[in-house]
Amino acid sequence: MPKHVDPDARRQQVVDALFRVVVREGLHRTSLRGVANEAQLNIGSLRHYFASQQELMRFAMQSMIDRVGGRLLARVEQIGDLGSRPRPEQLRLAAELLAELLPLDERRRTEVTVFLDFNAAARTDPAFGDLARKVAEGTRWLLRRILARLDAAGSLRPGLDLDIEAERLAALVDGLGLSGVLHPDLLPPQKSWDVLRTHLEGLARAG
Amino acid sequence: MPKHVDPDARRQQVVDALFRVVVREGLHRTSLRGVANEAQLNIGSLRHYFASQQELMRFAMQSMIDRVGGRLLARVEQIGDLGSRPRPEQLRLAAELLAELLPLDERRRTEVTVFLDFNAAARTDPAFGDLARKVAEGTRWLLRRILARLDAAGSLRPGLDLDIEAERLAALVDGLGLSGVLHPDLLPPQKSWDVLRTHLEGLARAG
DNA sequence: TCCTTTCTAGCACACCCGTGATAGAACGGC
DNA sequence: GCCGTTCTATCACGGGTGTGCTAGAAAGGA
Repeated sequence: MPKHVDPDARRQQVVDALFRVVVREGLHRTSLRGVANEAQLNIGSLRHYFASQQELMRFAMQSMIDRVGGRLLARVEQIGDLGSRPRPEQLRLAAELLAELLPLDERRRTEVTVFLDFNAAARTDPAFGDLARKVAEGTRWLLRRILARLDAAGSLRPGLDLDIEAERLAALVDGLGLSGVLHPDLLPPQKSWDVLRTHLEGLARAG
Repeated sequence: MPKHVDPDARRQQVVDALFRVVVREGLHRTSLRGVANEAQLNIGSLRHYFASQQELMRFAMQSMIDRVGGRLLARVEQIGDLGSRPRPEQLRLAAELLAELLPLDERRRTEVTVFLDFNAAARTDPAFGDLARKVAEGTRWLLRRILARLDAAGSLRPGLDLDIEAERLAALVDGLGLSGVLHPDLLPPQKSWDVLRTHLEGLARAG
């Protein structure tokens, strides 16, 4: 039983409000006042839970990382042993996992949008540098792991350089996310999905 | 003979200063005062050449588009008839053309960096919306054209969906640009180049 | 009940921003 | 010489920002 409000719930409420503002107006014009307003809180209240703007921003990005990362890990668990499945299902599962990083529905669109803005900011704002780096490393680790599993199951074309292929896959996913967010009319979700499937099938052993 | 200064040269000088500030500090904290300072101009002088901030920003982005677009077109001209060359050279030329969009050296790094920031801003700032859209369409047009030429020369694997492949190539180039700018240590120029070559060779007819 | 902690609300300050307005300098044509 | 145009320089205003600070309300344990 919380005393009055659950501080963690409040923080999440604020973070959700921040995400809405970032999606609507962009990170560069997301102010404390704007977030407080969106969360229907007074700026004074907001500042009771986040000592500074930087703390709020870092907490928000970490929160986003946890959400997406948790979903990815859950899917990895759910898949379990890849080798015991028929190859088409292996590819489908891999594609669905990677599609978690594409703006295919409203939830993922929000996540990718926020994520891109934060990453872009991280280039010049040292407050986000470490987080952005860990995300980039984590993504590559995940991709390498997926490719290694598929390869161990004998589902990949022989002769592939898995290091290069992981980077190629990372670039593809990043690029699809970028275009899907910036130009949804040029790259609708279905097409983005088709491109991903085409790419994976190109990696798979012929047959 | 200019009366005193060449207005066009002044504008270019200002735009170059703006690019340096954007690369160094990010677009979101690129102010008129900052640009004027970088260009060693008084803000009043700067405003004599650009009536408003928006005009400066749009001019700068258009200027960047012209530069990169001009280089791309020049390369297309230079290549000429693709079909008359041996297939390995076709692939090399195509790769070199696409590499114009990757941050492989200081010049291209600046261009890609600025370009990403402007594009990200275009998502929420309607002042850049039309420019970003034309760039996205232009890029896809160029990629489709390259693929079509390679295909007409009989250099591509049969059975490819060129529409999907153009989008896949666009995503790859965008993704490589993004990572190359944000995480140059994880994706150094050489690796980025290798990924691009690998991708193109994957499209090429076996042999 | 009283007291402490938690929470909400708001003011005030210094800072930076884009921009309107103005005035003086530098220059070219006559 | 003079004049008009071009260019440079500066001030002032209104608006938005993050943040330090304070005061009061709300809540729960003694």
